[in-house]
Amino acid sequence: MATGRTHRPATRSRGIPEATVARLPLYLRALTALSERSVPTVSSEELAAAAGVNSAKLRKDFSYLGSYGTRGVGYDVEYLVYQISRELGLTQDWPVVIVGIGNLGAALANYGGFASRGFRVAALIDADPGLTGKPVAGIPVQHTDDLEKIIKDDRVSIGVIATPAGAAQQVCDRLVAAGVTSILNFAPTVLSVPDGVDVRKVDLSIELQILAFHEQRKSGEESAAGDGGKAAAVTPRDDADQGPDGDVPAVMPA
Amino acid sequence: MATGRTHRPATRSRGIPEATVARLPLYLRALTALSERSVPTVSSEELAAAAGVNSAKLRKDFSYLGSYGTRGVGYDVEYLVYQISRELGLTQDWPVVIVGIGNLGAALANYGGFASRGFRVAALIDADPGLTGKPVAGIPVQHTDDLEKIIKDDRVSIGVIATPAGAAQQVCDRLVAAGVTSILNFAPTVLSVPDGVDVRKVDLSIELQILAFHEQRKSGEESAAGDGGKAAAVTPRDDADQGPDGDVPAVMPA
DNA sequence: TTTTGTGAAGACGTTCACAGCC
DNA sequence: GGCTGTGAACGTCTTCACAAAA
Repeated sequence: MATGRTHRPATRSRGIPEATVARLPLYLRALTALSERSVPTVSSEELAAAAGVNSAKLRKDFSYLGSYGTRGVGYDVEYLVYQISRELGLTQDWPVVIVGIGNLGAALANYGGFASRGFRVAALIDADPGLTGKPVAGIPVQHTDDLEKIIKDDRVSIGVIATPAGAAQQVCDRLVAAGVTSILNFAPTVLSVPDGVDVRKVDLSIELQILAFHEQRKSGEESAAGDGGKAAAVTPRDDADQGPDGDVPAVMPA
Repeated sequence: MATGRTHRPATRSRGIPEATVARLPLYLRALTALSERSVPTVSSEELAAAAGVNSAKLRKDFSYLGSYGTRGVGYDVEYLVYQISRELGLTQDWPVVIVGIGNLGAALANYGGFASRGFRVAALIDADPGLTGKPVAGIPVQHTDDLEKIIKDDRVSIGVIATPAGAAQQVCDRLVAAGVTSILNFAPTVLSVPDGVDVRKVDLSIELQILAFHEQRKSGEESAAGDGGKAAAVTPRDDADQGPDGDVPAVMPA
């Protein structure tokens, strides 16, 4: 998503579809689990089940990376782990800063999935002087005043914003000015960024609203108000991959 | 996810495309902000800018809901807020339980976007007896042993899983058995659920990995081992509005 | 045989561009 | 004139189904 590719060079471009990129982490996680159990090879069917997708999709996805499987056998687990990691850029170290160390920021700092995937929490930053110096997940929180210096000294290119909505755009602007080119935004705001900067947003309230929409159609296909009839069975959107989308609402007028 | 489902497009008559449903919360948030500023009407162009999408998409989205605009004028803000809220099912109260009260669970419990949108935190549940009774966000944490009773007594249909990965499937099974039919999963696991149960997943580490992928192609490109060279220029991005494209992100306060 | 890799078909989503109404 | 609502064009993603390889 965020990155929209401009045109499609089509010929000989190594472009991997965005939908495929979004699933690679899923495959990687399933493969890592197999690797830990020392499973040597896996078929598209098995791996697809573990990742929660269907096998045709998985094979098509892998076909964009190259031909890493063996017909009649399946895929070599270790080899695939390496290839996907490389494709995602996880074979290198990515220093990340987390700005806004409230409950969410602390949860992110403590999240093990980061470190294990090539991400390194380079710094925790918060505007509250009372937090400065206090360790969270073993890392001392630094004050916002030092944001630019931290980004530059550590050559941080990925920033996570976990501040309240009101501070998000300002923090974003400072991160970008200091050199950050990828942002993961947890604040309920649409961020403006210059071209070349990637933003992904995670919004929990939006996810809940989407669930509510489907939940609403489950109970009672009748009743309800408004529109004409809309008979429809349960809408199964079970798809494994989540797709975050959306934003968060603010207040609701009664 | 989980099991490869039968794909039932369902949606025959009045079905709203999933992509549209995922954007409705975005529009709602932008509209709510306008409503608070007492703006009476808004054009598709203005609203689209506020929501971070383009106007053609917004108009098409609204066309699935009905014809709520006025040509030459725009949309009535209050009326649209109501229509979208109704469509999303936010005009009713949705009790929600959060299972797993670590930093993340606490962050969710404290999240204001919940209550303000028709969602009510009916209970906080954790397996740690040490937490039982302790208030988080003003709500006393209850023990996992009482999960079934809580779900049934409060007629909870939406559950949020914020436990470690290892406990997620088990918690999921219990929630479903007790009557929950929509689950928001924060644990890095693929959940198996029976038909009719909806699962959405939010995975922090996956979002970062996707960013890393794009970040990797920004900084010069050097051939890696393997295939022929694949020099590629920096991808300039198209859309003016920062828009995540496949997914939409959004929110959360610290 | 088993299972991959992939053209081709189809479903879905986005954008265009303009007719229609204010 | 301004702006919505929408058919049609276009692009992307998913699924099918089978030839090719081990």
